[in-house]
Amino acid sequence: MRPLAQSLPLKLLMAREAVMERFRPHLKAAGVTEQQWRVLRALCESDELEAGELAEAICLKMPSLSRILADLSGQGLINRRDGVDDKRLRLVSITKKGRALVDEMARQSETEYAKIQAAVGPEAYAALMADLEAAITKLSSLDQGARD
Amino acid sequence: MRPLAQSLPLKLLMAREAVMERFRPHLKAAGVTEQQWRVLRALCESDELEAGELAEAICLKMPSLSRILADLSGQGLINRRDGVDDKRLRLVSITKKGRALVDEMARQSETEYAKIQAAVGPEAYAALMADLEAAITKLSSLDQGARD
DNA sequence: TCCATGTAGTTAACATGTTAAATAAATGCC
DNA sequence: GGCATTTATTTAACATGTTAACTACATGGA
Repeated sequence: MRPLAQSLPLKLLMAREAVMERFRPHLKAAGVTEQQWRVLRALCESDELEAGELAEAICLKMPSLSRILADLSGQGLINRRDGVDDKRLRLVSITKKGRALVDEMARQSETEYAKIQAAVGPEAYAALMADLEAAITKLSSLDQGARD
Repeated sequence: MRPLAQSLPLKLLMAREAVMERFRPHLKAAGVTEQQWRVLRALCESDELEAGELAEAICLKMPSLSRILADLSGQGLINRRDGVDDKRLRLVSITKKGRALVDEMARQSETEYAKIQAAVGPEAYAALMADLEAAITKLSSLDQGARD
């Protein structure tokens, strides 16, 4: 059996943990969970998203997202409405309040990113991001090909 | 705010998801969860581990590990005993049955790894592993420095 | 048009993870 | 040696994620 030290999933997990450890205090202070934060950030980038698109973009399963959206909506951070063309769709957008929260967090977030990039080394950081992106793309095409 | 596409935690999550997607069917077929699998693999590499060491090695919180160990022990896949020098410790080891399960899975696992490495490209794969390792090391030293 | 099938999202039941309190044993200072 | 403090693990209460069933709507034939 391949040694644990050569396990790609574990390394990815450990790397993520090492990074998140630095962001969690800020998230906690702002009163948002990791997943809520991903939702809000994704919504900042587009006027409106279908729930399914959103789930895909931020690696959340629909049932999880469903609950999170209900919660964020209750907090007045997002808006939901039914699709007009296709009434099955749920269209989600961020509110002014939500955007304000993201803006406020953005500074702290960037400060942490700066520390992380400095620690990892700017070139190594860029290389890592590029390698991850490439790996994700190639692995997902592998899955595509697997379909009959 | 930094675009979502440049979020390191999300990329790590997506990469892990892309990889795990390929292993999950095998794990499911063998009747072990991701976490149980990490425990068994880690235990394969040493005669005996303290519960705390084990938790650290495989990125699990102690309460989660505690429950998982109770379960695996119930299935006869691992053994637990109290420390002799220090009776607070729980020493965990894999049983023959546990090792047999890992051995059986190992083949399928290596087959998947081969596919993954081929898809990502052998050099890119090696580079990614090395980059991750380096990042983890540097980030954890950052945390060390943060202590007062 | 009607119905079979597929799709988007939600709900419900369950499994898992997490935080905090509890237990038990070791350490170290007086 | 006795008692406060720390350390290793467990338990309990709670939050979150997951799987599967369900609702509502859309699509495409007969």
